Amino acid sequence: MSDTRDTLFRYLTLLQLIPRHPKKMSTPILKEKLAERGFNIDTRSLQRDLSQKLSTQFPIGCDDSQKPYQWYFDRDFQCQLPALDVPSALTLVLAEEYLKGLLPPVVVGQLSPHFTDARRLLDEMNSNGLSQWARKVRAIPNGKALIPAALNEMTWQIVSQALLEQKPVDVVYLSRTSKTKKHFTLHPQGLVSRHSVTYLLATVDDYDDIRQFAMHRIETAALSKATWRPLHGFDLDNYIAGGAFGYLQGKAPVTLVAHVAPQVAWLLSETPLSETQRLTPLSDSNWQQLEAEVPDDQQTLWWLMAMGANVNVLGPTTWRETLKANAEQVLAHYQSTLVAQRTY
Amino acid sequence: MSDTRDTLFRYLTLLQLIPRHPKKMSTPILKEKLAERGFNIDTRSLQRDLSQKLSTQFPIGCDDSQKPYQWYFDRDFQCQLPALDVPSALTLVLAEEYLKGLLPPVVVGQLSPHFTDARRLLDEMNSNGLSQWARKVRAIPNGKALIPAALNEMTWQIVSQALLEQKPVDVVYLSRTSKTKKHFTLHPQGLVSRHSVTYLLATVDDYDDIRQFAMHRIETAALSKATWRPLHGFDLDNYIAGGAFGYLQGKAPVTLVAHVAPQVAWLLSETPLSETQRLTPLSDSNWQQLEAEVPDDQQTLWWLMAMGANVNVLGPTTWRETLKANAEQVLAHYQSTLVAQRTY
DNA sequence: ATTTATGCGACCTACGTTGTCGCACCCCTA
DNA sequence: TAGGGGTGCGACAACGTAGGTCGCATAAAT
Repeated sequence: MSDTRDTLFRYLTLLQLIPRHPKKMSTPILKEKLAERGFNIDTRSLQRDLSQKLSTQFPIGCDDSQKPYQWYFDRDFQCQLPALDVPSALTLVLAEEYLKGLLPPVVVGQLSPHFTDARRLLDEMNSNGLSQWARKVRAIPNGKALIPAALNEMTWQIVSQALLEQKPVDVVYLSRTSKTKKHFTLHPQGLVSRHSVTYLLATVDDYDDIRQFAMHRIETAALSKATWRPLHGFDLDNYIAGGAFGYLQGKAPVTLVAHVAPQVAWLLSETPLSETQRLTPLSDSNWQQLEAEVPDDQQTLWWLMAMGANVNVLGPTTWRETLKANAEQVLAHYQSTLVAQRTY
Repeated sequence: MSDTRDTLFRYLTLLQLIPRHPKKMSTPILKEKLAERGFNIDTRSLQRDLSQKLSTQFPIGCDDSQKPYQWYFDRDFQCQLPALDVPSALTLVLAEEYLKGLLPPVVVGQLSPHFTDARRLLDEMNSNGLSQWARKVRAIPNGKALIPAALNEMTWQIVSQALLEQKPVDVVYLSRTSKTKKHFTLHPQGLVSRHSVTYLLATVDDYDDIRQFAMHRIETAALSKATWRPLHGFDLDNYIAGGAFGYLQGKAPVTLVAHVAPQVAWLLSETPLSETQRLTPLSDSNWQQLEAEVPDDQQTLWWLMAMGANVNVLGPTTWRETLKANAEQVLAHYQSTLVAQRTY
């Protein structure tokens, strides 16, 4: 098949087979993979391609300490086809700013070649006036940015691989409660990134119940030799909606009715709470009446709490009562600890 | 220079010059750019490269309705060197889930080839059992996800280009207050993405003061013929810290002292408020004492408000008073509108 | 010590690459 | 309507190179 198809295309395929630095691939394996894709060439040709053509034109390294030479791309090299354009590069910079506060450094680090690529492009554009662009773009995250939990690079790579390839992993897990290290064989069923903590959902050993494992508390991970035990009938969305992450969520959306202060109304007119939101001016002030179909979840409630005195929730009644009760408790706090207050 | 350097490399360079679909590039321009990079080849060779070699092997299109043919890559084509690996692909999927709630669809759309590339890779991996992975990964955003304001694709492209290349733009802007369309010539100085709204910071016409323009209210944008008027001494970070986006921020960080409920303590032990955070158990309950250096900004205050009765702020005193005052106002709301409540 | 696997220099041939030329076409202008 | 510049494209010949084959060197494994 594919005859003596274009060399260019073979080179491209070859380049795509060579992994990025921490990994590497030996010449015979490359030859094999190339053959799989229809390029049946002599070993000698492959050797020539690698050592004479590609490695002179690309940042490709070779580990020649052992005999089947191992080839790899430089860690930070990145090349796109088609090349990045300016708007995309700018988007990447914005994306990075947001993601830095949302995902563990190691995970964002997986994408760092892309980000550096974008920055390099922007740098080259404004070579006059050293990297002006860096001072021109900012992302202000929505909520308070907590510091993402640090996690191990190997852990991320192995666990993500295991999750997708449906393989069990042996882990050493630092239990939060007992502070002891435990060995488990996990059968990964899902991955949830909540706020800045990433959780692996998995069954343990021979049990059938799903448990959560914070990725950053996995000390070591390795693909297991145990056989994969599939778990039927598990649905991630149901699991989350069931409140597994502290976000108990009613099935049905509710209709939020509230009076909102002008500045909140302004915010909501820009970024609605939901598709169905309605804002109508109130006659007796410059507050507005808000009506919107919103999910019945903790997030929305927190958002309302954060707005504080700038919203006055009229319905649903349960929310109103929750907010009222909360305010009472807060007041109670601040009255009972009047003495303590003085010390600060 | 570079003699009759490798053809392969010339092909690669050529491929990088060809833009993605909405844009296109004509043969003579390609020849020129190629020459800039040291590839002095005959026009004929370039034509052959394009029409016989590249366009048969790559998803490259050609607009031959006019005579200088225009070449472009298919809109959704994406090729990475080195190729995406599994962990990176998974990271991209997570990143997309987060960004969808943070950036306007059009902006995220700029990166969609990357995301589809990642999904394609994952799809191919688990060809058995149709795209299992899609049901295995979720991102739960930090705060309440407001719906990002929609904005025009052309606007994003032109404005981002103008910002980086320091060129003015002519815009038709739909003013929020007056609901009338106005024509401005803007001199872009910065771009801020706050929550889900993206603002362009620019000086207008001949004035020297910075104003904010919500990107989604820019109806049309075009590079202007006016001459660029630089604005000296503008610092984006100072501007933001000055409270321009409702986040008034004290220069110095403050020391937050609070008692926090067990579930909050748990959250903070996973994702600290700051590098310096300290959590110490309280003797008389299972609450804990929190001490942390945090920025003196609105975000942190909102976060504290969202925690409601689960935190008891002891210091700084100003925050404590603010929270107390807020709770009192909320209560006042809910007592004064008791009648209204009944109607829901 | 022998075997096997790999890298590499050398050689040769077929084929791919590329400059040149000529022709056709389209658009613009005189 | 004629002419000229810009562009695409087929054909051809000369050159260069890609790639198979062979032989040898090296290193690890048996």
